[in-house]
Amino acid sequence: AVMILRSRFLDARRKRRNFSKQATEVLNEYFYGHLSNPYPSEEAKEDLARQCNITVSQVSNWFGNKRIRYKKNMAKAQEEASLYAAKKNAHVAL
Amino acid sequence: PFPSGYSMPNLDGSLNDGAQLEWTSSSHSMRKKRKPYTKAQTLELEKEFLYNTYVSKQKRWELAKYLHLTERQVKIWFQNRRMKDKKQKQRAPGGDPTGMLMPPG
DNA sequence: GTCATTTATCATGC
DNA sequence: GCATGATAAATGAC
Repeated sequence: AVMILRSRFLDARRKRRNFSKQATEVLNEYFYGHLSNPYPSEEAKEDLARQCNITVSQVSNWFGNKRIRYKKNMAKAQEEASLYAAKKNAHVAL
Repeated sequence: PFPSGYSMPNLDGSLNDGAQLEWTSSSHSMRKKRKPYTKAQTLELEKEFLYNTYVSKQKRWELAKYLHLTERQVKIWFQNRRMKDKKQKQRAPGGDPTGMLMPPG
């Protein structure tokens, strides 16, 4: 019983909170902006962490999940990719 | 033939902007599927980790035999456990070493 | 050995 | 009911 309670407390950090819409937007822009190599450097992770107001570990978690889930369903992700690709091109067009 | 857990590399070249995206291809052919350990296994490993975060070859062999794991699994478990320990101490510098405090609320 | 990953699983949000 | 963030096995670079 004690162990169960302790494990509950240890996993308390696992209580999840969704990132803000702005944070997800920043992360997605970087991901689809670097789709050929979506592996941000340590410095880039720190920048993203500051912009999104999250930790570097959370940035790493996000990219890890994003990469595996992107290639798990490439077809579905194409829409999202096109969306951010268009957004990127829109900036260039200015 | 291929083992059950084998996943075929995705060689789909039909991407929108012509990029091949090498990183989407699974580099290693056969990867062992991740299998969570039982409560009893984790409990014994944690117990041993309290005494020494580094396990000797002899102790590693004993644990593997007793817990029905390979020596490689025991070795890797301690490696991952040390990384976990480091992260927890980074998160709370000078804080509680047990990492068992209640979250605020 | 460390350490950034991949992958499956877990726990929660909604 | 899945989407999403965090964690637990497992691999590989170095």
